[in-house]
This record gives sequence, structure tokens and C-alpha cells, in this order.
Amino acid sequence: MTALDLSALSSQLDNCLTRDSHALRTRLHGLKRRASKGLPIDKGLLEVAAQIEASQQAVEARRALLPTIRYADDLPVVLRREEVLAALTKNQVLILCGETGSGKTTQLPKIALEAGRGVRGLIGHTQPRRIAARSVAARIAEELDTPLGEKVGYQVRFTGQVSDSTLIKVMTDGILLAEIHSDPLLSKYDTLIIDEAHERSLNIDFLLGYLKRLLPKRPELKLIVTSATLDVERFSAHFDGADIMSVEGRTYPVEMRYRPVQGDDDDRDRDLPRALLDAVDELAAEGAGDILVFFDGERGIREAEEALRKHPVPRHLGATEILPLYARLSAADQARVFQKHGGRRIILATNVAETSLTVPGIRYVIDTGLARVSRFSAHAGIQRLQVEPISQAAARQRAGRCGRLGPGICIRLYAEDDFAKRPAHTDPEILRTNLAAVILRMESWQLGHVDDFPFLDKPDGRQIKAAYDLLFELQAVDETRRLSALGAQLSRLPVDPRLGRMVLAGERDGCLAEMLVIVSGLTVQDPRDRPPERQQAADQAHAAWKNTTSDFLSLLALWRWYEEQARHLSQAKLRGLCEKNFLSYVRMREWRSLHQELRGLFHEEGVHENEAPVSEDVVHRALMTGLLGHLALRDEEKRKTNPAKDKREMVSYQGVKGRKLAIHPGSALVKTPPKWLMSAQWLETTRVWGAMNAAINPRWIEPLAKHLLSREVSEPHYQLDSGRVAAFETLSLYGLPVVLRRAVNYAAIDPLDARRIFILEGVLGALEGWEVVADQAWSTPSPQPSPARG
DNA sequence: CTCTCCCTT
Repeated sequence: MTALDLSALSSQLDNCLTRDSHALRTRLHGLKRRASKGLPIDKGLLEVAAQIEASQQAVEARRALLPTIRYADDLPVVLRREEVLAALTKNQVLILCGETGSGKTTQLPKIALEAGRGVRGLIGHTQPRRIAARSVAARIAEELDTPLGEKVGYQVRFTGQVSDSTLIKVMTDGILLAEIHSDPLLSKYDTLIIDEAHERSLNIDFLLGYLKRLLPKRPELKLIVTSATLDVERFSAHFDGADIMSVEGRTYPVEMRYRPVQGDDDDRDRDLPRALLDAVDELAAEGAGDILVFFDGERGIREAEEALRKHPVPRHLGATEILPLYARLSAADQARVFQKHGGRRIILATNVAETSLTVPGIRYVIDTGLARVSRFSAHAGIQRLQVEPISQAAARQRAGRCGRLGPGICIRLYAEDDFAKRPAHTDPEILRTNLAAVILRMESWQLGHVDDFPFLDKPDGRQIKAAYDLLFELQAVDETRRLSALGAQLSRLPVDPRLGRMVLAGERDGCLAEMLVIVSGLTVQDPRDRPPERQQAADQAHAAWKNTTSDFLSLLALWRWYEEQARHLSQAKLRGLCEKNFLSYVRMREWRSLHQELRGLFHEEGVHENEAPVSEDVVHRALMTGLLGHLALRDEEKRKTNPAKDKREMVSYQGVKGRKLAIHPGSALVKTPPKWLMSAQWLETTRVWGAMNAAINPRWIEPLAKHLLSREVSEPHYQLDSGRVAAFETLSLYGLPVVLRRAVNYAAIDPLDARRIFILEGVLGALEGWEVVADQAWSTPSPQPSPARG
């Protein structure tokens, strides 16, 4: 064979599946090298030629699947289809800015198909949320008149419908990110659409960084990044000045009214209900239409609900219905928002209604301008959840919720100049979160140092250090920040690093069964429902599994009970049972799915769970491997000064790193605070709360925390009876003494000094002592001291 | 005496 055949073959690669072309190109390079050394390559060439042939046939088969593309008539993106097509042909990257109603989410994948994408590889389309991924896929499939799961498929955690004939695959951004592990080139895609990039979740930022590096290695890959806000220059600059296309939205104008809460800042909380009632009255006078009110949390919602129920809302337009809406609400209560209704509705919502759920039929919005924002404080090493003024972008998003049906009105319960002073955008998650999981992934995928990774926003050095500190605590990296064998294992577990560490301890200590249950239970949202108006009944039902020394064992008890029921009950009966026991069926199912998934990972490796139950201590010691940074000692002084009679005074704890904390009232341990406490989570809101707790034995700490303990040796002294030099040692974990004044052999610690003391106190002391004894022998006896009392 | 919202090998 000649060099001509080699180049002829390599020119054919552009007609192969993207999945194959990279491997085949590598193969051809190898053959070229062989040929240059004068080695025979005939057989290799024949094989490659056959593979190319097969791959091209697969491409043709996919081309035959192309559906007739029909567009939803007059959506703004569709009207500018030609431009998008041209941009896709000309450029590798396109930034598309399209606001609500532009049609970008549903129409772009179809335009990509029309541009000839989706044949050599999949068109991958990512969504930030699972529900959205599924519904977007269903919608596109419907518009293309094909059944979901064939030409248009979707994939989210635990479920999905994708087949060999899938051309468009809609998935969560988390799925695409996870695929990098098994396919670093993302070679099965010929096009990627990263939707809702303005949300700037950790997944999106990680993907955009990764894709920047990937694009040069995948010249045939096209990327579309979409954003609903106008600040797309950042994205463009990130991708070396990629073209930007802006498509208008399809929304109605929203009139802004500023009605700041009267009174000074300290009184805001008190005056907010008043301001809310005034706003409701003002909007009620405008005419019919539902009102959506945004709050920072459940508490504000409940206060507002109470105030509204007492308040005579003008009723000439029919009854007014008040509905709370937040993520923790039971599925049935959430569903009420989507039911048809007469009269006026006032929906009191948290941020769920800002992006995750679209409440239908909203004509008016009232915005308190506040939200709870999670931030990881690297300095304190703790996660905070504080109420903050929302950004301008978030405020616009909230207001936009009443501009979908017709012109809307939004009342902001803050001043216009307050709005003007706010940050333009919400800080991206990567600047607000604990980076341990990100860094663990980067280490395991060998992506180099975080500082060099092309993140849109570079994380702060202190955040990076805090993340490495946590990874060291978990023994996932060593002192030099090198990934350990344990770290490599940890990176393959799709759970929080602390929780993953527990599972690995469970594997080692023969309590994998228990760890899989507890860790999956800690990962999903708590399935125990506690509706505000039926808290007592709920608590009563949950008491069946309650363990007052360990919330973890409560979880385990709930699981065992449920598994027993599930074994002989139909799905419908199980659902009813959940309802009766104030459990969320959906979350119980999530728990089981995650448990199943984690279990599967171990089974693949041939590791199986222990069959015999283990002692509670074994379970808690395995948990502790992940929670060494969340240990605390009861503050005894406080207990003395505040007698137990005063029940309102909460028992305070002294945690590691000097943190003061208290047991969260949702914990079963709140009434029986143990001396030593271990918490799955520390969260600072009004104060630092320890959530999901267990009483522990401090003796477990030393063997598990050897790599973290600092030792302080004091009072070396000669011991007359043993004839040795002894001292006391105090071991501290992050500044918290965990072993107090334990006698140790000083010679093993500081042999030279021990020898000095031996001579000084032992030898000379013995002489001195001998003198004393001699003295006493010749002098009159002194009176014996009376025994000590009390 | 209480905690916004998402996502995964």
C-alpha cells in the first residue's frame, strides 16, 4: 500500500461517526509511522478501511432517520433561522441570547438538525433541572411528531429514554459533565447546546471551562451557549470572541412600582406584612388576576399567610385563595398551584417559583427583594444560609413572571435607588460553594491545577485551600495535595465527598449495608413531611423510627420499616401508607433509587454488603470518618450558669475550629443533648446549627483522626514508683481537646530532655529524698494532716 | 426551638 491510500482514508474520516473518527485517525497515524519505518501496513489499512466503511454506513442510516422539520410558526428564534444556520456553518461556537418566549430551548435543536447536525453524532442539549430535561424532550418529540425515546430522547439521573436512533438527546448538565469521565472527548456528540447558561450553576461553569479546552481537540464539534440575560459578552470573551446573536423575547411589558417598606431597617421584618397587605390591596384594585409573591423562606410565607387570612381583601371578584409554594412542600400541596380555579389566587412562594416552577396565570408580582443565599465561608470553614437582597437580574426574572399572559404589574417592596445599588448578577455558584467535590473531580480526571483551569470566574485562593483541607481531612489527598488511592475511589462515588468517605469506611469495616442506606438517605431530601398545620401528627407518626441518640439510626430504622412494607404491599398501598405516615412517596423512591445506584457501583466491583447487622458503634465510627470536621463538645459552663429549669436556654456546644453551635430543633437529640456530638451538617442561619446528629464516644476520635491531631506535651516529671520520666499529653482536633492530660512515657517523645529530667529529678531527687528521709529519722514527727473533705 | 434551590460517575 502507498501513502496515497493513507491520505485517501484519512480524508474519509469526516464522513464517519464522530464517535469513530478520532479513534480511526489515531489508528491511521500509527500506520503512517509504521510505513515510514518501512514496516508493512496492508492488513491495518484493510481493517481501517472496513471500519470507515461501517461507520459511514451508520452515518447514512442516521441520515435516513431525519424527520421533516416543522417549526412552531412565529417564534422569534424561528424567524431568524437563516442567521442561526449561517452562524452554525461558519463558526464553531455561537452565543445566543434569547429571553423568555424566544423559543430558543425548543427550536434550536431543530435548527441544528436542519443545519445537518445530529447525523455524525448526537445533538446534546443540556438543562439545569431534571423536570425541564424531560419536558423539553417531550415537547421537541411532539413537535417533530416522533415518539419520545426514539429520534428525540432524554436522560436524567435514574431514568431516561435514549436509543440508537436518537438524534437529539436532552439531558441535565450534570449528566453531560459525568459523561466526561468515560468519554473525555465527548465524542458521541457532534453538537452541544448548553441552555440557561446565565444560571451559572457549578455544573455549567465546569462544563464551559472544560469545553473551552475541548473545542480545539474536536474541530468538528459545534457549541451553542444560550443565555436569557444580556450579559453575553462574558461568554463570548470566554470562547475567544465567539459570535453573539440576540433574539428578542415574547413577553408583555411589566410595569414597575416601588413601594419600599416604611420604617428603618431594623423594623423591616415587622413592617413587611403591612407593606405586603398594602401592595395586595393596590393590585386587587387593578382588576382580576392572580398574584405571585416572592419571599426568602417558609417563615415569611407563614407570617404573610396569617396576615392575609385576617385581612379583608376586596372580594368583589370572587373568593381569594392563598397558596404557599416552596420546594419542601408535599407534592399534593405543590400540585394545587396548577389546578384550575375561580376567583383570585395569591401564591406565596420562595425562589422555586423564580426558575424551577412556572406558576400559570400570573398577572401581578410582589417582590420582597430578598432570598436566602448559600455561601461557603472559607475563613470559618462553614456553610452559611443568610438572607440577602437579590441581584438586579434575579429581580427582573421575578418581575418577568407576570408578563407571560399579558401586560403585568410588579410591586417591589424596596426603593428604586435600592434596586439601582444592587449587584447586576447573582454570584455564580462556583464562588459560593465548597469546592472539594470540584477539585476531587479535577484531580481524578487529571485536569491540572484549579488555578490554570479556564473557569469563567476563578475561585478564590482561600476557597481552594479550604477545599484541599477538607480533602486532606477525608484522606483523599496527602500533605502535598496528591490524590490518594482512597481519593481516587472517592471521586467515583456520585455523592458529597464527606458522605462518600463514609461509604468507603463502611466497605472497609463491614458495615457497607448500613452506610449505603444512611448516605443515600442523607443525600436525598428528607422524606419526612411536616406540614405546618399538622406538625404534631407528623411528629407522632415519625416517632416510630425516632432514636434519641442518633438521627442516623432513625434514618436506618425508617428504611428498614419501609423495606419491610414494600416487600408485601402494592405500589398504591405503599403510597397510601406514606401519606398516612407523613412520608413523601416521591422522595422515598428517590432514596431507594440512589441506594440502588450506589449499591450497583460496589456490586460491579464484586463488593457486597454485610448481611448481618453490625453494632451501632461500628456504624457511627464509619460515619465519623466523614465528619471529623463536625465534632463538638457540650459547653458545661453554660449548663451550670443556666440551670436546666430554664428550658428556653439552648445547650451550647464547642465545636472544632472554635465554632460555637447548637443542635437544630429538627434533630431528635435536641432534648437529650449528649456530651460529645457529631453532625452531618453545620449550617449558619440565625446561629450555627448542627443538623442530623449522633452522640459519640470520644475514644473513637483518636484512631480515626491521627492525621489531624495536634499534640501538646506538658509537665514532664520523674515518676518515683516506675522510675521513669512521664508527662501528660493533650490531643486536639482542630483546636478542640479530644484526649485530655493522658500520662505518657516522656522518653519516647523527647529522649534528651527525658534524660535531663531523669538526672535532675530522679538521680538528684533521690539523693535529696534520701536526705529528707534521713532528716525525718532524726527529727520529731510532725502532726498528720487530716483527710481531705468534700 | 427551625433551613433557599438544584445536580451526579
